[in-house]
Amino acid sequence: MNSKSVRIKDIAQLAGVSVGTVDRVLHNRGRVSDDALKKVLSVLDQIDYKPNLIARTLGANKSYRLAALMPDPEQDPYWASSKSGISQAEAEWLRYGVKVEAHFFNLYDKNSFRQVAEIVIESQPDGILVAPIFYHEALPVFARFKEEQIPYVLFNTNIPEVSPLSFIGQDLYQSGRLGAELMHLAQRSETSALAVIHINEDLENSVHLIEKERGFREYFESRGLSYKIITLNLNDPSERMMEKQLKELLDTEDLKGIFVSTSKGTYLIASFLDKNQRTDVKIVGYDMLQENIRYMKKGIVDFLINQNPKRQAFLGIHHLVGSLILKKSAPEKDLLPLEIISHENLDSYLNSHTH
Amino acid sequence: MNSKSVRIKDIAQLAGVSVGTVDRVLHNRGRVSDDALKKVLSVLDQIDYKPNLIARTLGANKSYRLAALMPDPEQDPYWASSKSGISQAEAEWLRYGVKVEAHFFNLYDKNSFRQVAEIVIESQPDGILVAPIFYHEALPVFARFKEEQIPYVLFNTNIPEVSPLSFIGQDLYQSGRLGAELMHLAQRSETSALAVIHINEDLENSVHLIEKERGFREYFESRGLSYKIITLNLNDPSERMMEKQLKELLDTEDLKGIFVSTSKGTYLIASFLDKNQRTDVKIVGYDMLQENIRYMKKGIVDFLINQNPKRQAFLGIHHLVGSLILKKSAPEKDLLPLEIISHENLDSYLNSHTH
DNA sequence: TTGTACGCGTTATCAA
DNA sequence: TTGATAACGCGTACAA
Repeated sequence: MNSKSVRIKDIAQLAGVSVGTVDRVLHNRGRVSDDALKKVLSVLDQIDYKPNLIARTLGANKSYRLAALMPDPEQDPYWASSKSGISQAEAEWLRYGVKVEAHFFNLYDKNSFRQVAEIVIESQPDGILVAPIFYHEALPVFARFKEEQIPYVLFNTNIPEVSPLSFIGQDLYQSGRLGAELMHLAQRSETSALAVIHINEDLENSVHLIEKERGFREYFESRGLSYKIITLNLNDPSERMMEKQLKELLDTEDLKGIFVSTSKGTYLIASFLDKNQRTDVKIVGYDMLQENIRYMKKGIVDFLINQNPKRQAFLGIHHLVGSLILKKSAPEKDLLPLEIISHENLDSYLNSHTH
Repeated sequence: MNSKSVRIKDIAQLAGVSVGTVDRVLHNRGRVSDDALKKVLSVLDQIDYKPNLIARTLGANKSYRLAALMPDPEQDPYWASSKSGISQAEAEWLRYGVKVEAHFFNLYDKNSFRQVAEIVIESQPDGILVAPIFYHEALPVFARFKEEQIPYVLFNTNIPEVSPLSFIGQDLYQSGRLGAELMHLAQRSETSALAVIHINEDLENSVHLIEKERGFREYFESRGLSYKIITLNLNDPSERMMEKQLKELLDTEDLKGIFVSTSKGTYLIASFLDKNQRTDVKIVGYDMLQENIRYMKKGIVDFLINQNPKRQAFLGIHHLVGSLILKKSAPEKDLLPLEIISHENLDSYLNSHTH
C-alpha cells in the first residue's frame, strides 16, 4: 500500500539500530546509549514519522482512564450538552481503549468543586478535562493536579495562569461584541435603552460574564452609538425576587432590548417577557437549549450565540487523547467560532449530524 | 477493552474447523464443503460476531483509490476550497492506503462534465465523490456509474433520484430564506426594492440557484413583507456587459439590497458597488472567499452565508472511506448548518482550527 | 544497553 | 476443500 509511510522498522534501518532501540527513543523510556540516541534522533528529525494508530491499538491491550470535572448537568441544561459531548468522544475512542469518568460538582457551591476535585485525584486518572468556572477555587485545585502530575485540559472558561495542556472555548470579549451587533440589528431606533442581564451568584468571580459585558459595551462605544445601557445582576435564585427586579427595570426605562449573558438566563428572561407580553423587547442570548429553541421559534428570542458546549467538551477529550496517547501536541488554545443562530437557520443547526 | 468479543478463532474452535474456513464462509468466497458451511453458520447464528475493523484494515493491507469529480478550482475560488477539503481528507487517510485523484471539469461547459466523468470511469476507482452542478447532464453519468458498479457520494448539489450513498451539503431553499431574513434585518425601510442576482450560464439547469431564490422570495411572502424583488441573471462573463446591466438596475430602481446567490458573484457585485460608492445598498452573499472577507471588513458586504465548501468535500471523502473500508453506513443526507458570518464573528471563524 | 521474538485479529497464500 | 502460517505495524517481555 502506501510505500511512502515510514515504519519503526524503516527508522531502525536508517539509524542502523534495532526496532527496540527506536521504540525506546520514541517513548523516552531511557536505557539508550548516547550514541544510539543521537543516531535515531537525527533520523527522526529528517523524516516525518507518524505511528500507525491502527496497528498500535491492535497490539496494545492498554486502556486509558480519563476524568471529567464539570458542573452537575442536572442543575443546568447547558452542562447536559457538555456531558453529551464527553459521551460522544468516549464512544469514539472506546475501541482504542479509552474510558472517561465524569465527576460533577455543585454549580452553586464553590466548596463542592474542591471536594469533587479531590475525588477525581484519588481515582488517579491518566488525564483530566475541567470546566473551572470558579476562578479563586480553581487555583489550588490545579496546584494539586500538578503535584500529582496529572495532565489537564480546560474548557468553557480559560485560566491561562495554570498553563493547561490546552483550552477549548470562545473569545468571550468578541462574543459580547457580537451580541451587541445582533442587538443593534434587531433595533429599529437608536435611542432606546438596552440591558445586560447576568444571572449569577458571584459576578466578580466570573471572568467569563464580565468579558462578555465589556465586549457588548465597547461595540457601541466604538461605533459611536448612543443607546443607554443598564446592567442588571440577578443573583437571587427565587423567581419572585427576579420578577420584581425585572418589573422595576421595565417600568422605569424605555427598554427595547436585553442581552442575557448565560444560556439558562436566556429562557428565564424570555419566559418573563412572554408572560408579560413584551414582544417589543428584543432578546439576544446564548445557546440552543431546548427552552431557548422553543422561545426562538415562538418569536420571543431573536438571536442566540451558540457556544457549542457539546463540541467544546468533545474536543476537550479529543485533545486529551491526542496528547496522551497519540503524543500529538494539542493547540494551546482551540477557539471555536461564534455561531449566530436566528429564526431561519435554527433548524439547519438542529438537523446537522456533524455539529 | 472488551475481552468478551468473539474472534474468528473462537468461531473456528466452536465449529471444529480452521480459521481459514470461517473466513471463507464469512466472505462467501466459496470453496467450502456443505458440511463445514453448516457447522460454521450454526455457530454464527448463535453468537453475535462483530469483526474487529482495526485488525481488518491492518491485515488486509489493501489500497483504495477514490476519485473526485468537480469543477476546475482555477475557474472559481469556491471550488478551490472544496479541493483543499479533499486534500485534507486524503492526507488523513493516506496512511491507511487511501488515495484520491481529483478530476476537474469546465465550470462553463456542460459537455466537459460528461467527458471527464468518462475518464473517471476508465480509471476504475473504488468510489467517486461528485459535485453534480448540471442537472440534465448528471443523470446519464450516474447511470454509467451504476452500470460500472462504482459507489458514489454527492456534495454541494443533491440529486436524490440517483440515490447516492450519501449527500453532503446544505438545505438550499432554507439558505435562501436565511438570506432573506438577513437582508430584512439589514434594511431600515420595508418599501425599498431588492434584487436577487445570479451569475450563471444556464439558470434553468441549476437547481441550487433556483432553490435559493425560491427560499428568498417565500420568506418575504410568508411574512407579508412588501419589498419589490427583482431577479437579475448575469450570464455574460464580460465585465463590461455586467456593469452595464447593473448600472441599468441601479438607475431604474430605488435599490437598497442585493442577494447574490453565488460566492464568486458576491465579490464581483461588491467590487461594483464599491467603485460606484453605493454603500447604501446592502449585500448578502456566500462564503468566506478571500475577496469576500476583504469586502466584508471594508463594510461593503453585510452578511455572508458560509456553505463550508472545504468541510463538504472533506466529509464527502470521509463518508466514502467509512462506507467502503470501514463498512460503516453513511448518513443518507449530511446537511451542514447554515452559518451566518457578520462583521463581528468573522475573525472567530478565520481563527478557528477545527473549522 | 541492545536486539529478537511474540501477540493483537484479520486476510491472504500455499501446500496438502 | 482444507488448514497451517506468514504477513500487517506496534508494543513489550525477555534474553543476550
